Amino acid sequence: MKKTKDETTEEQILEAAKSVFQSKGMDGARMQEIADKANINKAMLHYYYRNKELLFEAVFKQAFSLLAPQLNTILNDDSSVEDKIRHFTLNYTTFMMKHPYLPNFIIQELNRNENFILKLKQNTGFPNLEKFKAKVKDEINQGIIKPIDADQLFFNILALNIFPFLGKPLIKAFSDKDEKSYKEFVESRKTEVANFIINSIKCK
Amino acid sequence: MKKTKDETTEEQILEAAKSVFQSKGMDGARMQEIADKANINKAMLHYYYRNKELLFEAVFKQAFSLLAPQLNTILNDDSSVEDKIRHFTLNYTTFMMKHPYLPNFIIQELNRNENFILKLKQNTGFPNLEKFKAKVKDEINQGIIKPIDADQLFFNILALNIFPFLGKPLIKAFSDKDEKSYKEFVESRKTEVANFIINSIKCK
DNA sequence: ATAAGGTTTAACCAAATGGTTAACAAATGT
DNA sequence: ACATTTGTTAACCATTTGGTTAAACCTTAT
Repeated sequence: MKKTKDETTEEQILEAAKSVFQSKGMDGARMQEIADKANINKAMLHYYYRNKELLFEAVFKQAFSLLAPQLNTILNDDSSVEDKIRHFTLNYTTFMMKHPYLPNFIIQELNRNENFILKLKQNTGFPNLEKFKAKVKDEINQGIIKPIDADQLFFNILALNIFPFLGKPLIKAFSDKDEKSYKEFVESRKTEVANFIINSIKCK
Repeated sequence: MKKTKDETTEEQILEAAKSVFQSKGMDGARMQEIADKANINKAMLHYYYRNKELLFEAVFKQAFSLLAPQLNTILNDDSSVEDKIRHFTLNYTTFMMKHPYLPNFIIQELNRNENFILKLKQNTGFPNLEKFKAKVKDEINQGIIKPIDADQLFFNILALNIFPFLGKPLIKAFSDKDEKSYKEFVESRKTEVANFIINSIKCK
């Protein structure tokens, strides 16, 4: 009974699981809710993914695999550090505005299960900072940017870009923004963040 | 039967609850585990806190109340913007190195329960950005710092300081740091982050 | 047509979980 | 001394939850 229809059952499950796991986390998610959302019997979840843990892993891996290409725009292309920062900030923020649950989901589950990231690290395509580090050192030597530890710089970039999504409730509460002005705030960061970073590191 | 001993039962419970909730979250925490850790009968949890939700709220409020004073070092003192940033970065990082679960716990639970923060906001002492915003505008007019939206600046400061704790697994994996070099990395941020920000905004 | 294989369902199960109860013990006020 | 309140425990309970089973249902190859 192959489904040539729009979606195979296995995909329906993964889709539903994604939605439930990403908004409630591993511990908060219920298999029944996933089954309901996928419009199938609960037993099907086990038929296709054996158990909750494996279903979760499938969702998590797919989520993480969306993050990696984003990071490669900054890590593995050949442009200048300034261009890397501008491209990444624009790309990342644009992308995450479409997938707002993603950053929190990944951070939360990575913190919940310490050795989860070890599995990921064995995958090919796991982000590697070496090329970025070399480029930073290079531009420092050339006098294009001021001396800074490349790790510190990289995680500053990451921090400034990810935080608006992780800290959404904090941002809304502290600065009295409603949903609309929160979105404007994030939107304006597509360029503001890059300017902020480049201002800090660029030699004049 | 008042306990004049080292710790009252109620405090033991809160202590144990703090430890379990902060490392596993509301959904992942088990009442039995809390009881075991507090060395008391599970019924005592309900005797003192009625149910899981209320016990959790007690823990969460206490956790959040540790964060607020940190923020007031940047929001409500009278020093220059530069000094605010240097003090906050030093204080916050020092404090969180002693309470590494706190940032993730707060962020995670705030994202889990949207209207949780509304309750907090009614409390007196809830962080207010007005004074900080005024000071930033003032220094911009005086030509001490470059033009920047005060909200953007504030959340940049927050992002750069909180991220090392939220993203610990990411940092360790991406930059191949063990526990020791991760701690050195965070330690060095006590001054690096402030320099990074001030570099970006200060007029030369 | 029908046997064989994968796919789907309803009903079921054991364990875990938050919460309750009733009896007991320790303080405290009178 | 003793009655009353407060603190504590073991046993219990109802529900939820992840997971299983056995039968039914399609689809396809022969």
